[in-house]
Amino acid sequence: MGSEKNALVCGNFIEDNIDFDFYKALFDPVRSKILVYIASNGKKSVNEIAENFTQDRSVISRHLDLMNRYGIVSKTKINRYVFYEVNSKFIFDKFEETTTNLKRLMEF
Amino acid sequence: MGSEKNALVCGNFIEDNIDFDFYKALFDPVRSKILVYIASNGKKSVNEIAENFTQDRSVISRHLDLMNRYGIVSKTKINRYVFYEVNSKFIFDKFEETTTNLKRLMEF
DNA sequence: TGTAATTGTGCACACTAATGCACGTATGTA
DNA sequence: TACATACGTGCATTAGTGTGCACAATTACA
Repeated sequence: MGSEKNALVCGNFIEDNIDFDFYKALFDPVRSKILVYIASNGKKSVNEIAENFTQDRSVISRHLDLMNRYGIVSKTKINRYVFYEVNSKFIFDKFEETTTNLKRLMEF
Repeated sequence: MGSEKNALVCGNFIEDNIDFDFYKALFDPVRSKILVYIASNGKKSVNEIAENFTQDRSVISRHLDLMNRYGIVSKTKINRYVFYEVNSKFIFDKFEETTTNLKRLMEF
């Protein structure tokens, strides 16, 4: 019974150290492609991004909004336009942090 | 036009360096929880794992099979039982590899 | 003002994937 | 052999969410 309690604690510990929601938001087929596009082309408006995808502009807008909420991209509104760019540093730091945490978890 | 071609190449390059399918398989709500359970409790049979979830045993079995196909866990059949355990090293290496690749991609 | 352009939102639909049941297969046991 | 246990699979259903259309909101411009 004691081991079960420890297991529960350990389970929570893992969840505290891996941002599952962030990664779930990141590794969606379409969102991944959008991310790759922006990463390759730099800061782009919603229309410019949408033109490179088969999905409707509104769909792309929603995906961008979701990624923005998770810090994957950031938006800048200039006049009528809303530009999105990749938060490369943030994503990189997240991976580095997760990698570090995993290493620590494995050394139990 | 030249920039578009470079963008395409860069896009492919990113996809070559990040195993999107692996991460998509990993960051599913239920599979994440299964993974945390096995990681916390060590090698367990399908039944033992399923007892700790509300989902049917067959559902858990399928999730385990999917994670096995992506190298996230590994299975060992002993008599009637099939034991699953987490490939911690493999997962860690994947994260470390992705982190390294991201760093390289950012230094473009 | 009126019109065009850009983006976000409400809503219904479609599609993917998760789910659970029933059954089949394999192995162990009396 | 007969029965029980453990696991996987076929299949229909359900749940989640991605999708597109229509429209609203905002801004630019004539």
